[in-house]
Amino acid sequence: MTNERPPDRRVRRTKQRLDDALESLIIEKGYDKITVQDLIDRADVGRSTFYAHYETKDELLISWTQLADDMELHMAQEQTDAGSTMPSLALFRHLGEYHRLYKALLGGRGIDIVTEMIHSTLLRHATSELERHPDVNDQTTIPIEVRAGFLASSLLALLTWWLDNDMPYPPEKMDEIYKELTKTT
Amino acid sequence: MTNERPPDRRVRRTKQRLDDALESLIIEKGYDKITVQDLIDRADVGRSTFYAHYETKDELLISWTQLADDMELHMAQEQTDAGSTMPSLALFRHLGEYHRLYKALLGGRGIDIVTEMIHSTLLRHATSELERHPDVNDQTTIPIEVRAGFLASSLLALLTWWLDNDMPYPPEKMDEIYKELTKTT
DNA sequence: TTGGTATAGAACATCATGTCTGATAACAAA
DNA sequence: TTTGTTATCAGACATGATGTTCTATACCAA
Repeated sequence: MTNERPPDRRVRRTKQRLDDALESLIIEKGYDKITVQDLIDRADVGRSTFYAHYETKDELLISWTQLADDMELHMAQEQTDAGSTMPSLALFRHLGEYHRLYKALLGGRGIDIVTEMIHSTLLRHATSELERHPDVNDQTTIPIEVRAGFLASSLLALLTWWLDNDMPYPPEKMDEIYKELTKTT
Repeated sequence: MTNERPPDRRVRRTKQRLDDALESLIIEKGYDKITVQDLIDRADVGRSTFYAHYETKDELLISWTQLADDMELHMAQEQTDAGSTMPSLALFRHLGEYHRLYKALLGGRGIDIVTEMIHSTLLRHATSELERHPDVNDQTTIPIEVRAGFLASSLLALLTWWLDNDMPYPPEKMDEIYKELTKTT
């Protein structure tokens, strides 16, 4: 990962404060209702300071890499563990653990940018898995591109539904459901 | 449908102009970049006139019912025609016919409100179908609620992917793919 | 024809965004 | 510790979009 540490302590402090403010405000009132004013008030940072680092609210969100890294990490883990096509079990567990945050990120009033980021991560994973095991299912006329998109979207839909409905089933059950619906291992 | 015709010709004319302006602007620059100023300029309508009818841009979009009605109509048709669980073929055909509009509504930079509206329509349809034919598949431990959500989300994902990728396959092929992936008839 | 009402046009208040300034304080490096 | 650099602060400011209010006018249904 590109985790360059800014040399100046003040910069690190400012970015950390803004990241924290962003996270708490997302949980509190949802991303789209957050204003730059909210952010700098909560972070206790000057207005010009914010714009010295980011041009928009979105840019702050994108640079908030914790999420993407987290996801990649957990996904890599299960792939190694169980040999599943998709790391569904690990994801249900991980998102369940931080459900307050992820519900605000993915749920009914989620954040497009984040949803797309997670979707593209899942898509990348599914594509490489299908390319690695071309015959995991009986030969089919369905292009890999479409099958990968299906696997990624289905998983994302299940995860979102699960969070929106306050996780009515344990991660293990959701993992089973996902695998049965998509006929994967 | 609730299609109450305003008695005053002027009102009908104003709403029609705003609807047309909205549609053309959505195709042109995407919904979120449209301002109220854009709308009233394009519709050639006074500022106060707009706010006499709608409080926000979203309200105009929601009252623009043509879409939801269209969808319901086409869905009902195929259900009768082929006895499919989901009206996938009719939908691929319909969205393909008006792909410029639907791409702006559903595609990568789509409109949340519209996506949710279509999703909920699909979900309603899937739920009633599964309840009507409880044993359409081998008995499973998966709750109907989850299976319906899966059918709706998968179809929506396929439709969206298809539009985003400029419809690389004909509607018939997409219909086959959908049914094979979801193991439905 | 008449009384009612939708509309135009323009002014106005409000709010969020983004820019810019100069003074101050914190920093890294020597 | 000193020094040159730079991030920060506070505030003023321009801009652009939103939403409200007003009056005169033109259109409408009955």
